[in-house]
Amino acid sequence: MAALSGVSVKTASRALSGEGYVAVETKARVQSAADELGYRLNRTARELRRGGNTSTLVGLLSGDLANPFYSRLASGLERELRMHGLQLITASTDENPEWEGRLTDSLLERRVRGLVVASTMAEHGHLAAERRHGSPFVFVDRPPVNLTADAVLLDNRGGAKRAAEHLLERGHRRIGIVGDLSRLSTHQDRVEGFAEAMEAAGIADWREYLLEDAHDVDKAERAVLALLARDPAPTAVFTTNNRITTGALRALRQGGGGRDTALIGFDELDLGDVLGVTVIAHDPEEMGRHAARLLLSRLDGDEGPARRVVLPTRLVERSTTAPR
Amino acid sequence: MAALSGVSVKTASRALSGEGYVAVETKARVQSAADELGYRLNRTARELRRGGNTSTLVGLLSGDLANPFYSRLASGLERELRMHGLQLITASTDENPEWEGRLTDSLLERRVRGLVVASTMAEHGHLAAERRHGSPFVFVDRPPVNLTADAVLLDNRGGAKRAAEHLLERGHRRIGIVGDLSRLSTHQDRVEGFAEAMEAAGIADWREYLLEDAHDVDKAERAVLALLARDPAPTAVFTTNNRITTGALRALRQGGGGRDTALIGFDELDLGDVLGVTVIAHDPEEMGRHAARLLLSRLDGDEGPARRVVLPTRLVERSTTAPR
DNA sequence: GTGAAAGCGCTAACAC
DNA sequence: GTGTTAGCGCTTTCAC
Repeated sequence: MAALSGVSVKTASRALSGEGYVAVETKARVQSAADELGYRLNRTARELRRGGNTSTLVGLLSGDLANPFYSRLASGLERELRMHGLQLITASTDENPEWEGRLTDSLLERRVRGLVVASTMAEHGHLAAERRHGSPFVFVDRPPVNLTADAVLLDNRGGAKRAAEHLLERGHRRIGIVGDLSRLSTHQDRVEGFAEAMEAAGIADWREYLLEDAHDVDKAERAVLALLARDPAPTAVFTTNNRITTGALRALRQGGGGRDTALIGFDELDLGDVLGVTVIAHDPEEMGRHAARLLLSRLDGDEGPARRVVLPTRLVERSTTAPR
Repeated sequence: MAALSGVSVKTASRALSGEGYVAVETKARVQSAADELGYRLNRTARELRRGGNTSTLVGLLSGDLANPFYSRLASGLERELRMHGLQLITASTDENPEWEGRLTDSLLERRVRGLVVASTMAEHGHLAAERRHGSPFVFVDRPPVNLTADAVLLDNRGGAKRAAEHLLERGHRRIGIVGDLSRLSTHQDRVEGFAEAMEAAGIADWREYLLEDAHDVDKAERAVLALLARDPAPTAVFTTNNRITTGALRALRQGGGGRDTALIGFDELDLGDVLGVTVIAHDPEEMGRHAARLLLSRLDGDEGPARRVVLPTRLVERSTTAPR
């Protein structure tokens, strides 16, 4: 104990934690003793003693950090939290509901101050008890089901509808749509928005060209190739997220009839401007910042009803949908 | 306390922590009482009592998660750690040494089990005392200075040399090089490797076309435009990381004389294959996995001398350096 | 300005 | 199988 080098127990605490009420000289003595011993305050013990809500940890549960959507979300979230003295602890679920459950438990056991979750679960009723006693939740990207909680979502339906309309305006009628895991609400919303525009245009059989569950780049590439091999082939493709768009670009690059196929993707791409890919863009960092702000206001004592923020998307027109 | 609902104190602990030696019936009773009360074990308290090294947290300090290099590193690291029951806590330094110091302290106060750091500091001697008593460090991407510690690095020099050689083989003599913050060792190594190849080819004045400190995409774009405006302009450009390459692609796309300029970049790009950008590629996830393994072996009691893993890079030839 | 004692929630050690 | 006691490292009282 650093106390040995100085002359006390509690005084050391006062000196090192900057509580004040310590003689300047004493403080200096304790400080140097601590440095020498390589001693460091134990924040864990402090938080335990202080009781209640003193942890400075906020958990993030998301699919996979290697996906730029999640990593940009995490980046925006972390920056905003850090400005308020909070730290981010991340856990990847790989879109596996079972893991998500386990990781949620683990974070709650750690008494995180709050939880931000891009959930892959079908249902969140089991968290109701938790929410009453425990830390606030903020859902991002996908809304809570059977649970009232704050959420920051995208205008998936509107964005997808706009994508379809854009293609329809360009004269396309046979439009392929390649989607992610069909159980995800984001996927369903995007398909719905697409359907709305297609049906409004009198195209009832759009499902002919619907391919789902293309969860990674490889699957997406194969799905798009399969679509292009149809007879008649679609003249345009809508891909419902960044990875699927990547797969589609790989497929289209392979030539064949693909070169002429129009493409529009949901989510901005890192090099979307250079590649000239038309996209439905939005701002993942902004989503993270919003989530942080909602959480912070709850930590600040806001007991109001659950809030739902819906972030807009915008069409960024580039060459993959330019008139041929 | 859940003990009230059941009939004990320690027994509850035994039941909930799965220690065993509890009657099946008792266990069930405690369990359901806990569920009702929304009670949850406090892992923080447990770790405190257990003392020593029982935390399951591993810290990662890196530049910015929004950069795919770091997020892929984090992803690889997290996956490997998770398989061994460890969780990742991330902190972004934004390449600010002062923040890195503060964040390091904060993680150590939290008694993380180990620390993985892509350091932006010039010097790490101050961590020597820490290392003796505390948790192991693993340096990634950039080596420790004045400190002996495990490290996972890239073959920066070799990769950059290969890049220059590739351009020289294609007949280029005036080759621009645009680099990141000049104080970073990765930058310096890459410039050195480049210089080696250039000087071996008898090009002594390569520094004429060296531009440094292009730390973000915008700065890189402007740097490349400035380079192209020179007279005589370089016929090829080597960009020393992913963001700079992105900036360069934006600059080259703007036409002018740029269209003909050859380009090779360090780091793979998300859509590098689709865009046809020649790169010096490597595997950030693999770097994360290696770091995790080094850390795990230290936690496992390995007291051997510090190890240094150098990961290879490879040239991926695509159209931006194809003969015109 | 400083110290002594008690206790945060848990578990190791030793009872019973 | 279960309960008791003590103590992890800190901070909160309340003294001095």
